[in-house]
Amino acid sequence: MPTDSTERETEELTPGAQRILEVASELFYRRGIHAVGVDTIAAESGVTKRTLYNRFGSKDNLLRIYLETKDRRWRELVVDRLGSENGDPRARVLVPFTVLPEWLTESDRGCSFVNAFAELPERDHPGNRVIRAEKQWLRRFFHDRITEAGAEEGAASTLAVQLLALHEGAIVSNAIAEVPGTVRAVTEAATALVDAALA
Amino acid sequence: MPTDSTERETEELTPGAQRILEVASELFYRRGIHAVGVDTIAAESGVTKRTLYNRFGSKDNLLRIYLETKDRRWRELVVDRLGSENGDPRARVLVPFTVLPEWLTESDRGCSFVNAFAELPERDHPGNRVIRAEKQWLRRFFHDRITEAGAEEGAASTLAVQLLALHEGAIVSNAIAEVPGTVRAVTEAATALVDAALA
DNA sequence: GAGTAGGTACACAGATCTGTATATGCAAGG
DNA sequence: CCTTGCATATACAGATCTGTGTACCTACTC
Repeated sequence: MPTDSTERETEELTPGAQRILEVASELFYRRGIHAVGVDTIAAESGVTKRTLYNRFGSKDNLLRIYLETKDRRWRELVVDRLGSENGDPRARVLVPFTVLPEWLTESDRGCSFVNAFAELPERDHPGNRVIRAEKQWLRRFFHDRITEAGAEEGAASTLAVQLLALHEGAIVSNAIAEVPGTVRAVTEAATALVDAALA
Repeated sequence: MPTDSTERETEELTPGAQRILEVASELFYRRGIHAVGVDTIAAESGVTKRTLYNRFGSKDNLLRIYLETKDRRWRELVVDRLGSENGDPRARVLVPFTVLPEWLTESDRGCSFVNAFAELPERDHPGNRVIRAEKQWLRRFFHDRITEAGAEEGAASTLAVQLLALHEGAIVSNAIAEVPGTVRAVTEAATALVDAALA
């Protein structure tokens, strides 16, 4: 069985399936989920619709894999950068902000997860679960790094939520408000909040 | 001609049209724009599809009016609360945050504008314009109140962008991350940033 | 050399979408 | 009284959507 409902890793996908996933990711992100049909995805992948269904089973499943893949890439980027930030504990807290400039080069349409959330109201939809898990992961990332930096529990919880909101807002308002220097300004705010909490 | 493409005010709508607008607002917000058909909107409004088209002309136009109405209500809420906040200039800056608890009682699915933005990629779509104008308005609101509080231009611009991001993030992560106390924590962060900038 | 994996080509079912056409009912205001 | 505004009922056009059925092709592997 090459394709069951719990698709494992991107590397195990056939070349055709990888192209489908790449094209679908771009289209879902740029045009929206419901606005993109499987016919379009198949055509732009240079593949027949039959192949798409043979590889992914359904549009919903393809959507879930799209979100899981994006989630994995985001976590890898953050964790990877964390590895080369062994010095200042405060800099480690701020890694999700310092990676934003490169992350946003290919994400000028806002946050993939927030956008998908707008189109996936049902909490038990697989995609909805992935989205909420992603935000929980980031909040916990902040919380753990803040704790490592020496803050006590209460302060860490509060600061984690504040940084999460600031981070979301940076991506979203960077796309919608289109104010130059948004990322820089928001990163400064995050730095100020961290410094104040760890003072 | 009762219904041209530049519908004036909500008060001028017929009772049927008002019901349609209310139902459409709820459905667009809770289920998404593309996921809701005009048949559903008409049925839930207790109205025929013909009436919907006679009153609003098209789904796109109804969508635009939905966004404009939400925008107007938000601005009115903020400006209204600003009127009863004549004392501390810093409290005036923070009005968009202090109204959040009541605004979010009926908005647990994130920000209407951010959600709609996810489904309206084209910049020249009327709805897209409304959304971007709304964010610009809020940023300018922050900027003007900060300036009134005595900050100089550079600091006001930076702080306005920071508060805008924090504000967006509060609404979005309140809906997705579902962490209790998000609004309170974020408002504290906003207060800290304002205090630091005006020190 | 037979089987299998991956893909093509193409038609089609069945649902749903936006928008329109046509004919009718009813109540208020001139 | 009778036009006009607002709504109803119902059918339909035409497009698009997800998903399937069927038959064929090709290359690699056992």
